[in-house]
Amino acid sequence: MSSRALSTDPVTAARLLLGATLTSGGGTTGEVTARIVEVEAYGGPPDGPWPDPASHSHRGRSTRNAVMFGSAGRLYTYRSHGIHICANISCGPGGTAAAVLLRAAVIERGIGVARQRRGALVAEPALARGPGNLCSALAITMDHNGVDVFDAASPVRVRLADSPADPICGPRVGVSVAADRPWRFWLAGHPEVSAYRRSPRAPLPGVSD
DNA sequence: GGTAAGATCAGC
DNA sequence: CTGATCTTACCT
Repeated sequence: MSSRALSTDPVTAARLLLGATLTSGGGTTGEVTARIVEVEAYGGPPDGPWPDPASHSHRGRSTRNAVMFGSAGRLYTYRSHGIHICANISCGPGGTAAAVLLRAAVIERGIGVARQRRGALVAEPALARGPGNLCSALAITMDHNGVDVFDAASPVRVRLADSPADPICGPRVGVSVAADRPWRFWLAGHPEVSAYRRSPRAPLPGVSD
């Protein structure tokens, strides 16, 4: 029951998910396993324990973000800019909104399958760099929204690392509010980690949320 | 029922 | 720096 470990605040959950392995597919579909090396924490509504104006759940529960309000250890997928799919792992106790966005991973098994999905020209460290690319390489789709990643029968599965990671933290990428909050975490020395680019819509640095 | 905006990526 | 392209949320 590793999901119990994620039944905590999103920052703690983010550190637990760093270094964890993510596996998708198996059987007839190509299986790909990747080690998570970059994540971002997202909180919830203003009246909850982790207010976060940058979170999809900040304005309360909706059809799209319902998984964030559910129990920990479920996959929350959403479509970004009409084209890309991004994947989060829900955390916090049931009824409380929080999740961890998966931003980058090192492909450890199934590189051939991943490259087939991403294109032959893509460099190896870039196969699962960026949340949209990560989902593309692992063939994570909107059909996977809500699946239990700690269920061995799920199409997408997570196995937490034995020892907790010692991550570096910094501001989240691409968010237009609370842009200075250091809720992005990554493991040092990985070329898979995406470069930081502040959202063009974010206010100048130093403006608090 | 219409529309604006978005936790992105690839290609000029 | 821009275009692609679609879902959601929040109006009227």
